[in-house]
Order: sequence, then C-alpha cells, then structure tokens
Amino acid sequence: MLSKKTKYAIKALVILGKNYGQAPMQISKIAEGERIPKKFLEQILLDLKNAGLLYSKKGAGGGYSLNKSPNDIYLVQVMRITDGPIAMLPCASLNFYHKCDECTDEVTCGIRNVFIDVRDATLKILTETNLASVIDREDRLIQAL
Amino acid sequence: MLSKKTKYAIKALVILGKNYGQAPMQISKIAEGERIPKKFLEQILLDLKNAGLLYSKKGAGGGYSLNKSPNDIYLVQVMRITDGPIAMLPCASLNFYHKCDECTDEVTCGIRNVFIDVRDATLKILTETNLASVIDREDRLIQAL
DNA sequence: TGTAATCCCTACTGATTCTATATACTTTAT
DNA sequence: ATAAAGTATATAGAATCAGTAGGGATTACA
Repeated sequence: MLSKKTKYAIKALVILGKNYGQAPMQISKIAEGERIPKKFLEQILLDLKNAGLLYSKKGAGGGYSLNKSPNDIYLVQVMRITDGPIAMLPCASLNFYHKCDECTDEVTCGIRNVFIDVRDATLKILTETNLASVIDREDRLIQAL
Repeated sequence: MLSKKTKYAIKALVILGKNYGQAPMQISKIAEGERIPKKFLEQILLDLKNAGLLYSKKGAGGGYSLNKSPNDIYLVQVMRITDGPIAMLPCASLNFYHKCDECTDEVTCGIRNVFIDVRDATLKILTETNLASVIDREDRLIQAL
C-alpha cells in the first residue's frame, strides 16, 4: 500500500500541475480542496521542494508551484521521495537495495526473481506516467461520463 | 513492501513444494532451513492451512505438506492470505476494496486510474506464477551459474 | 498406557512506522 | 509594522509488525 503521505503528495502535485504556469498556490488552498490535513501537507510539500520538484515563494502572496513541467514529473520520482522503494522486497529494489536478513543465497532465490519481474512491471508504468498523463486520464474519465 | 510474514510464507511453501509427494515436513525443519523464527512460522503455516493450502498431521511423525500440487498454488493466493490487498490503493483493490477517506470522486480520479493499471500489471504476474514456477526459476538460476 | 513429538490456538509485548499536531522561526508584500 | 505565507524540528497517539510465551490437543510408538 502507498502511504497517505505519498497519496497526498501525488494529489497535491496534480493540483499544482493543473495550475502550472499560473501564480503560486497556497498550501491551505490545496489542503482544503483535497481534504488533506494542512500541517501534514506542509511537511510533504517541503520534502518535494527539497527534492527539487517544487518551487516555493514565501511571504504574502507566496505559495508553491511546480519547478518543472507536468510532463517532466513522473510518479516514480514522487514515490521514491515519499515512500522510498518501489520493489516489494528489499533485495529486489534498485534504489533502496538491502539484503534480506534470513536469506542465504539471493542469487538463486526464485522468490526474488519473481519480485524483480513484478518490480519491472510496476516500474514500467510509474516511469512512463507523469503528472500530465494523470491529468489527461482525469479529463478522459470526465469525458466518458 | 511484502511483510516478513508473506515472505516467510512463500519461502515455506517453496520448501514444501520441493518436498511434494513425500512425507510431511516439520515446522522446525523448515524454520531451521530457512532461518525463520519457529513460533512465528507456526502461526503462518496455520493461516495457510486454514486457507486450504496446506495439509497437516499432528503427533509424532507429523508435519505439513501441500494440500494441492505446486502447480495449483499461486503467489497471489498466498499474498492475499497473509498480507491482504495486492493494490497500492484501497480504492484500487479488487478483493479488499474500500473508499479513500479524503477522496471526493473516485470515478474520475486519475491517480486511482493509474494504480489500477499498476495493480493489473502486478496481478498478471502473481496470478501466473505458481510454486512450481518459483522452483523452476531457482533451477534455472542454479543452472546459469 | 504413558510419554514424547508434533501441530493448534490465543494472548501478549516491544519496536517501529504512520499520521498527524504543536511550536516557533524566517521571509516577503504591502 | 503587520500579516501572510513557507521552513524546520520536536512530539505524540495510533496502528501495525514481528515475534514471544504458554499452554492445549492429537498422534505414534514403546
């Protein structure tokens, strides 16, 4: 399961993606619109900013905006910032690898082998899906109604 | 991430798969071989038994064995027994669906839409991979050395 | 028939992680 | 100045995870 942190992060980024090119948007506005606890969202957006995804402006009239185009922010980046590994096993992770405590020979581990396939399948989608794509999906879903 | 419970469950099932057709195997033997805490493994095997995957025999000379062929036990079943949902979002789960607290309209949610795709990609592998396949992967990995 | 081996079942506990909340500080526009 | 924002760190309650404990029930076998 995604943590709420990651879910909130993606939701906020989608909102900011829809707002791309316009004036910065305040945390409180996003928090209210998406029904996310404001102080929690503050931390999350700060993480995303420190990771380079967001630009922020302090003071009156300040707020957050995307630091790059919605076409250049992929879900996989967000998830790695907020949740860490994509893989379901530590020994199958590309960016957060570590050995399983109890495992004696990971090279010939069939379980790891399967979960590397699962990771690759997941990664394929998450590295292809950017914010623009998520927004586009929403547009299509609305059209379909 | 998979819970350790699920990882242990799969490991134990793979061992029992390799032992399929032979005499039942004791918890302690599996626990030692796979370096899994014995009392923890007891609980896990009990769950798998109650779910119909294992047969058990009490008393001296007793133990556990698979209740069906390694060809008929799929990873998706095991994971649903021990970890629950496969999907990364509750609102994207087939077997453990529930609504996201903060979500106002899940039908047009682009995030959900993406994670349904992720779920399907994951599910494709997990519903195709059975214990026999995991064992086969191990054989191939050993051959490749 | 007794005893050791084995699985069965429930309760409990310590550690960790998650989901926030609290408090105070810094920067900026007006 | 003052108010509106983001920045930063600490704290806390709840939930979950990972394992432990202790006994109970069943069975094989001497």
